[in-house]
Amino acid sequence: MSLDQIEYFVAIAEEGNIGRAALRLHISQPPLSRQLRRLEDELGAPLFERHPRGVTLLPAGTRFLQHARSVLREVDRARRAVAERPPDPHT
Amino acid sequence: MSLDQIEYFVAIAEEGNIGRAALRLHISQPPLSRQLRRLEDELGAPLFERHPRGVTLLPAGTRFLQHARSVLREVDRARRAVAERPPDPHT
DNA sequence: TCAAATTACGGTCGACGTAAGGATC
DNA sequence: GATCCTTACGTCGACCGTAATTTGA
Repeated sequence: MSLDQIEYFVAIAEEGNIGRAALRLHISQPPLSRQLRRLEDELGAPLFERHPRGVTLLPAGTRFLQHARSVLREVDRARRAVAERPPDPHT
Repeated sequence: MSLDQIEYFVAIAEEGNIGRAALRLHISQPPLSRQLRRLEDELGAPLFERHPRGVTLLPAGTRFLQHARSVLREVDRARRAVAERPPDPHT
């Protein structure tokens, strides 16, 4: 699993459509479709149901989504924690 | 930033020594040292102070560490959330 | 001088993009 | 037949490991 895969997954979940998610992520559909497949393979279960006009979350995907968002939020906080100046006890 | 880099960083912080962390991670020192450097470059600040016998966390590193651990914990929960069977309202 | 970290270098594995191929309505 | 997802294929960049170099007590 990679942070990219997690970000890709969230985008697909939010767009409900791999093609639109690819546009938003500035990559093309095939790599995005492949990364989703690899994520599902690694997790051992499908996360979306494929339909003719898009994809919809399966229960496992819905459960995964919550934690996926937490991961991305924590990464963002980690970045900002480094930039942030440590509190000065004298002020 | 990648999950590998985060895992590498935590290992180095816990071992206080890049060589030992490399043993624990089953990789060699050079790639580990390089990944740490890249992480620091991307974050725009050093996370460790280099000493002749190892490394010690700088304040920014200490702040980063907490969020790094949260990220890894959340990834683990994400994995398990997929494996977990959803609650059945009938039981 | 010794232990640890870093840089150099070559090889391999992974990810992307374009193009072609299904599948479903 | 139109739209979306997927497979095929070739290229390029990223990461690793071995070996050599540097740094600091």
